[in-house]
Amino acid sequence: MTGPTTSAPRRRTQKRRAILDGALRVFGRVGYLGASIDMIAAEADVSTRTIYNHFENKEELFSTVLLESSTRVAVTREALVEQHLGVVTDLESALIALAKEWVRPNPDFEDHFRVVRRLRAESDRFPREVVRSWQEAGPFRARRALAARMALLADRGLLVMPDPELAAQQFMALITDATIGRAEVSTTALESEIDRVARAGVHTFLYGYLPRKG
Amino acid sequence: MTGPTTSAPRRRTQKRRAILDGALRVFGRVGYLGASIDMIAAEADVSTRTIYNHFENKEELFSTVLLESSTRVAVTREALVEQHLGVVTDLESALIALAKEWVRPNPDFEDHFRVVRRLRAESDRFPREVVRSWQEAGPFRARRALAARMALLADRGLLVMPDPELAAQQFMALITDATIGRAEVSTTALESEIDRVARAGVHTFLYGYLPRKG
DNA sequence: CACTAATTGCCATACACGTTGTACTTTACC
DNA sequence: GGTAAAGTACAACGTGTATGGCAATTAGTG
Repeated sequence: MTGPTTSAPRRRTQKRRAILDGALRVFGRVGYLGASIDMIAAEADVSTRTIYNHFENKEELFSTVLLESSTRVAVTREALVEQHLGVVTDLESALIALAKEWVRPNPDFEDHFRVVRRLRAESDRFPREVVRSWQEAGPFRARRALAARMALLADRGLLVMPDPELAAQQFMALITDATIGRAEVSTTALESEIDRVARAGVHTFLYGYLPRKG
Repeated sequence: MTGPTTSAPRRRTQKRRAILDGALRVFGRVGYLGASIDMIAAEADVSTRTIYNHFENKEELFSTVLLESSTRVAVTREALVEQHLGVVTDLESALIALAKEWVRPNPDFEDHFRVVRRLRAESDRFPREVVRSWQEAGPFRARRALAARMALLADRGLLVMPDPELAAQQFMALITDATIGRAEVSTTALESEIDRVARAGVHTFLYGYLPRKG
């Protein structure tokens, strides 16, 4: 007895997986417009006709891929936040560690973020509903987790923070935008550069640029 | 005598202007791949054939448009920096004023920034040289101007800043990314939201989130 | 007004892509 | 091993697009 799932058509779900995985890779590589169904079929090692047996059309395929992938990433980020800000002894070190893991290009999510970068840029060309559900499943969810933990740190008096959501946003901006922004291109960032920018970002987040007495 | 430029073919340069302007609008609206020569011709009120009389192909048209527009924007930003950080009495107010003008959606540059957002996302699908020359003419140039002014403020002891280039990058990240990031979409930001985020960004930039004594 | 460069309309080529229909083959399961 | 569900190969349709050629037309300039 291998459970009730085994009695369901096995082949179908396997093919579906292959399609979703292949589609994410192709969308990541060439974008929505640049991706052809033929490319995706080849990448997934599946016939084009099979894709249309599983999905209504290119757009439905895309939104399915995006939603699945976004959720995976958000879950990972939530875990990251818990891991680093759950129990804090040295706040600055904890933030730096979190920052570095946040921006370090995770090979598992490489294609996902390529897709997301394009989506952000083209958000007005996709159906509102697709964009909305991506935001909810992905970035908003991760940001909420970060904001919630920061609010707790503020309650303990470790931070002064009138608007944790905005602070979380600023933290992410200081970390990610500055990493990407330095090169302005999607190059694979060097470990040393990540370290530099993460430390500087956290430092600014905590202390700012005004001279201090003592 | 109206000068030597008048003796040159007038029509040609006028048409060229129309093409460049129309192309920027269309590229801004639908992106590089989404834009067809027919669309651009219609928008510029010009025949498609004329476009090919002025430009080798779609790509050369695009890079010309991009370079011209980027330079226009960078010049404006350099002026902004001079205007607000040239003579500073109240640093925080000056930074807030600069921040607000920096992110306030300038209708003149709306299409430009739509193009740039897409370019950032797709930078690996454009020729390296196009991306490079855009960076140099646009964002790098603006960032350098900002960094230079900040360095001068640091010399005067108003700021503590080991790496002005990085600081400038962080400033821009705190201001722009947080404005956009709040909505995660290219909606037209409300004036009140701009004010909020600009103030908060500058505050973080100057003071950070650590509690202060006194 | 006449001349000439620039513009235009229209046609043509060549390709790529989304999507569908159909007839054939594979494969999980009884 | 047979059966039904799922997958595949192949071709086709319609559309959109970049680009080029050519003859007719326009509009600045002398």
